[in-house]
Amino acid sequence: MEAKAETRPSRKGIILQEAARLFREKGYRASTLRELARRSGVKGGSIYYHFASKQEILYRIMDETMNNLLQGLEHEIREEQDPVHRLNRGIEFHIRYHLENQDETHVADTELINLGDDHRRRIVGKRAEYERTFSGILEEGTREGVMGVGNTKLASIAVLQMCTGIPYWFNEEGPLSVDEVVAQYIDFVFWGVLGRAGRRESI
Amino acid sequence: MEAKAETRPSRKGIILQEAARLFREKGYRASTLRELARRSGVKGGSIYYHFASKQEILYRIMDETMNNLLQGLEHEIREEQDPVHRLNRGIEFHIRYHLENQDETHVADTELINLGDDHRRRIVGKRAEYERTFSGILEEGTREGVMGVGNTKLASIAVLQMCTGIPYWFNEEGPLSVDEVVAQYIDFVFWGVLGRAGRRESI
DNA sequence: GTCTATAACTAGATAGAC
DNA sequence: GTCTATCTAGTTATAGAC
Repeated sequence: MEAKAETRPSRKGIILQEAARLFREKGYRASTLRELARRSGVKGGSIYYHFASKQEILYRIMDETMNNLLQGLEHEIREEQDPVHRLNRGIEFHIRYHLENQDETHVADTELINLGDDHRRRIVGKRAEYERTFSGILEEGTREGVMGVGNTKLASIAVLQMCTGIPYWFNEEGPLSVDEVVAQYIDFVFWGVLGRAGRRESI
Repeated sequence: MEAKAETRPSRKGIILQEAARLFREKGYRASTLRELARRSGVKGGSIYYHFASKQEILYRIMDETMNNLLQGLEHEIREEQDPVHRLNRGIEFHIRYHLENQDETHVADTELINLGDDHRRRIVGKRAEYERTFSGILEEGTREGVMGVGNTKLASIAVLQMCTGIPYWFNEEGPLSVDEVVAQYIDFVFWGVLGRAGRRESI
């Protein structure tokens, strides 16, 4: 029912998009509905025709983001069998989605604290599910002997945490392209700081 | 002049400590000075005898944290020459400091957005300095050939980001000790998910 | 140094016209 | 579906007594 992230012609969609941008710029609590209304091209009261509360707007942004991540990841790794390739594609998807939807993912990653208990539990559940997909890959790879991870749960959290942080410093006009960032991070995740020296295999 | 983090007998110190805890729990914007006063054992107005504004309290927490990190890191790696050992000790210090000062570091890591321009610039400057120490180590190690990092600036950011995130999921009552977390993360940073299989050297 | 009282303001949310 | 107008509550910060 909801349109894709790219083209949201409806007023409701515009408000969500502007809300993500505003919340990212100032933080949820510091953002006012008056400012959101102004940016969305309506007056303050009109927001409440589309949403029951400010809180609901935040939840919609975060929930849609998590759904996109879960479905996108699943779709991306579905056909791959080899754990190394699955991890490779999973990380690439994660980074690209975060760089292509910076406002929404930033909000989803930082505003958990401002959700009510019920909403927060639902988002946390989806995050846990997303993370389990990655730890499952690391587990499988380690069991098969193509990876060597001591604690797969820890490592999967570490991988996601570092990739999630990319939009914080990435600059479109900077020297690095998205492709290069993806390549560097994947390289680092697989090989660590010691690098390829002395390894017998390559990916 | 300021006492150590552990024992802060002065009222001012108590307020700072409670503020870090409160800001971490609810976020800076959602925290009220009335609540902070209550937790600190004083009435609302009394806060202003010690601090000029709510903003100043936030800045003090973040600035003190950055100073501790900078000095602590410097002290920790001063005597080490080998880049591998320097990185090892640097990461261990970073993780331990974050786990031993969770309230303050969490605030320092998440509330940048709520600082005024001037204050924010100063904190960002110190963060950059801290990060440069790590990228410098990676650069040196790569130049010497004991490490193999493609982009040292990227890798240092990645390392810090994943370690900084540890307090988000770490649980004192959980199955993992601080020592184990440190060991796992250092292992992952050095060797990546592919692990030790096929490597000729060890650290 | 800490208190009480309050000023000055701002935000989320609602009601009802159009 | 959007507007104007407003209610209500809560916030930072200040003033002055003790």
